[in-house]
Amino acid sequence: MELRHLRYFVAVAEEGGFSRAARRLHIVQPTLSMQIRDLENELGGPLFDRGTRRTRLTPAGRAFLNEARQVLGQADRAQNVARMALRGEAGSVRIGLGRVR
Amino acid sequence: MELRHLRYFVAVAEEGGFSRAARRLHIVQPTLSMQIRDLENELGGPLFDRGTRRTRLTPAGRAFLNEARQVLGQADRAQNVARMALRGEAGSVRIGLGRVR
DNA sequence: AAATCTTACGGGTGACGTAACGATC
DNA sequence: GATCGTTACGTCACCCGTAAGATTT
Repeated sequence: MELRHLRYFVAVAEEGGFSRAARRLHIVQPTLSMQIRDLENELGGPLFDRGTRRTRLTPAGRAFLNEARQVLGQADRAQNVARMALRGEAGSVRIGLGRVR
Repeated sequence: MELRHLRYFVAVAEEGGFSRAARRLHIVQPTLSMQIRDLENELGGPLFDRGTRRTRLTPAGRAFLNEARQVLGQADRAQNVARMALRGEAGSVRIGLGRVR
């Protein structure tokens, strides 16, 4: 499982279908379909009830959606923390090489 | 950024070097080196101070380590939640098809 | 028929491994 | 010179796109 799978899954859940989700993700439906399929296989069952008109989450899918969002949110936070720390670090070094403090 | 990068990063941090981390991850050093490089480039700066004898985290690396662990932990929880929900679901269906409750 | 998801098939990027190199103790 | 990380290079998996098929309204 990779973050990509979670991003795709959340998009399908939020858009209520593969077509719209694919458009939002700037990929095509078949690709999205396969990735969700891989994810479902890895987890051991379906996350969506595929309807022709509407695609709905299964109970398991609903439970997973909450967790997936937290993973993605935490991943964003991780990136921000690192970037801010690196900026601070770079600043310190730059000051250090010039004038300390 | 993908979970792979975080798994690799945490391994290097915990093992205190690329060689041991690569062995633990069952990949080779060059691959690991490149993936960490990609991660550092994406975040905007170094996460490790490469010493010949020991590889240590930079301050930014230390900050990122906490966050990365939380992401990976949350990802594990997400998988467990989905698997348990799917087991429950499959169970319900099986009961439902046989004798309800 | 129109919209949706899936299956089938090719192509290109990139993750990976092997080999060679550089650097430090 | 032994150990570590990096650079160079080739290969193969897999992510993605295009095309065709199945299903429902």
